[in-house]
Amino acid sequence: MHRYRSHTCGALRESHIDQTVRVSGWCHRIRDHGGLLFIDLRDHYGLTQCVADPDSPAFKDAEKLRAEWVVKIDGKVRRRPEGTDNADLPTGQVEIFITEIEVLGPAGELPLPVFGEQEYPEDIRLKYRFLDLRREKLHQNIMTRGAIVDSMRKRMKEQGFFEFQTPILTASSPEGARDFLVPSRIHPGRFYALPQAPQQYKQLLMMSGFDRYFQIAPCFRDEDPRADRLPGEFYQLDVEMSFITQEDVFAAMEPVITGVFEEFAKGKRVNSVWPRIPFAEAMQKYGSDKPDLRNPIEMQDVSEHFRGSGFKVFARMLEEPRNQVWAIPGKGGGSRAFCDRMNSWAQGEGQPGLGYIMWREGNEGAGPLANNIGPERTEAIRIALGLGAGDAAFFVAGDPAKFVRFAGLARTRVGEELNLVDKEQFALAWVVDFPMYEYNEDDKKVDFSHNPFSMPQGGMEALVTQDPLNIKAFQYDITCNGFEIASGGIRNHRPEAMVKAFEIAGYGEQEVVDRFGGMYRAFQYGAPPHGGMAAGVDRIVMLLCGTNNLREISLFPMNQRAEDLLMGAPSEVTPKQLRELHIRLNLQEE
RNA sequence: GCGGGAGUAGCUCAGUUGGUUAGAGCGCCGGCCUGUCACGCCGGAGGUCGCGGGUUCGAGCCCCGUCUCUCGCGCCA
Repeated sequence: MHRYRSHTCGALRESHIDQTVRVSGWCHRIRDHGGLLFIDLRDHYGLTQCVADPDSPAFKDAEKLRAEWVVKIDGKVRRRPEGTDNADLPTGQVEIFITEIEVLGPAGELPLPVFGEQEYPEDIRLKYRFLDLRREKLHQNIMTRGAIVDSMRKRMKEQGFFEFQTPILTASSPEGARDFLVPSRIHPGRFYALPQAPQQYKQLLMMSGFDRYFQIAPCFRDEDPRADRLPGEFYQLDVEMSFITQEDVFAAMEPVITGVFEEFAKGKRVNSVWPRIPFAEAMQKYGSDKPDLRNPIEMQDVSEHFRGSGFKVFARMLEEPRNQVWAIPGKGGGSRAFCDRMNSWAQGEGQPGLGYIMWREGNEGAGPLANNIGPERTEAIRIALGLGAGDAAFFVAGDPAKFVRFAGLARTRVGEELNLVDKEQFALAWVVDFPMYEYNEDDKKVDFSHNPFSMPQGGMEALVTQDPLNIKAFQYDITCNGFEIASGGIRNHRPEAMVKAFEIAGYGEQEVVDRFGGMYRAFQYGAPPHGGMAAGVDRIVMLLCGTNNLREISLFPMNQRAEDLLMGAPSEVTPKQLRELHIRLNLQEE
């Protein structure tokens, strides 16, 4: 017999009855009836009920056990008495009659119960992550995560991609996110940086002729987190291909992502035909560059219906040419109570309010706006939005650049409140044609709006002849249920175009050489046209696990202040370590 | 860096208008219990009400500050 177990806690069935077995695991739940004692013994594989009564030589030992003690149990498998089967357990037809118990690892009183589905404070969960990870939901999520990554690898390889490992210690670049720095011992005063993404490496691999690259790549960014953005580090399914157009990237990646979603969707629908939504259209219709397409609401510019109307607030605003009025149609929202609720929600969001029109029986418009603009305009709006009796529309007015964010929130809110969002699906889509540049109001200059390595649509000619703010890039995202789950582009592989692109954003050629020297050099010696994308592994797992927080799918996440409460990172280091790294601390006094 | 929410027993929470000795469930300790699977019953221990200051005859509750957790904004080209 093996030292610790002959079977796992998920293995025993009726066919094992009368066998002498040995199992090891955690005491999940103990039910002590005095003359009869049950232990639900748990391991990674399942739960097995073990029983002792005073006839068992181990009865006295069994009475001493507590929750989460690790024990080895010897015993005999027997059928459960008539009527006491547990249909919820695969092992529920049998139990082990205990003959011997060995305590392998006792446990103190638990700061975090393993049993049950209750929610617990984040700091305790992180400090005692090993207990949290024993809990069923989180344990399952972690296993799902592994299976999803396996599936991604398999599907990428089937598409002819090969996995490469790029360096973790690399060079810092001042643009983009804040870098994590690693001081050099050999070179005083110099630092490595952890990669924000293997962007330059994967492009260099294309110039090295490897043709189809992928990697489940760790990425590091020293930026403050969000619920859908982990602090510090995260994983990407990083992809790059040579001799391709945007269409080829789409054709390669759609089946991979769709396939992964279908495999793990647990019955939710997944669309295999992906809409392609231009960035500008996404902003106008959905108020977001990562629209949740489960929500059927599409906003419309209804400025014409308010221009010169009796609703002076909007009419006056529209005298400024860049201002617009957008409508958010709300099917079934035509009640005073709902419209008032939306209005006070908007005020809570810092807005002056949220104008609305309701349509009553006979498609008669109601509410202050309707009264002010009159029946003809009200009817025109109703027809434009395709609404009818019992529906409502909400209106946002001003400079779209300023209100678009709020309009998107309001669209989401209306959809959620009116139950228009179909939760039983994953709605995947491409968002395409991102602008190459945007105007930075603070610095009064033109910035890259996304990836500076993207190919501008129209190439060098567009860079030279067009207003930079009108140039679109071969730059695209994948959106799913309101999350950006991937981002990519066709790269700018011509050195002169790259220099020009950076020049527009205010960088001289020497700066480009200094900061992206390796890539700039590679561009001089035969660079193939190439492009790719990177998908957020963590976000995809999060969606497929049905949670909305990345900590629920991560083994040992850091807290919001980027601390690992279990390992105690970041930590102070010894003076000797600092000396070797030529570092002297200069901390602010308390 | 800024804003919202939270912080009361080991854990989850309640705590009225500022007023007696701050409560419940789970867990823990002790007792009873031979078919439970959230076992049941009886009893017990367990509190710096995050911390500091203030107002008040009196503060878990009101005010100021501060810390922690979290959500969001900034940030993430």
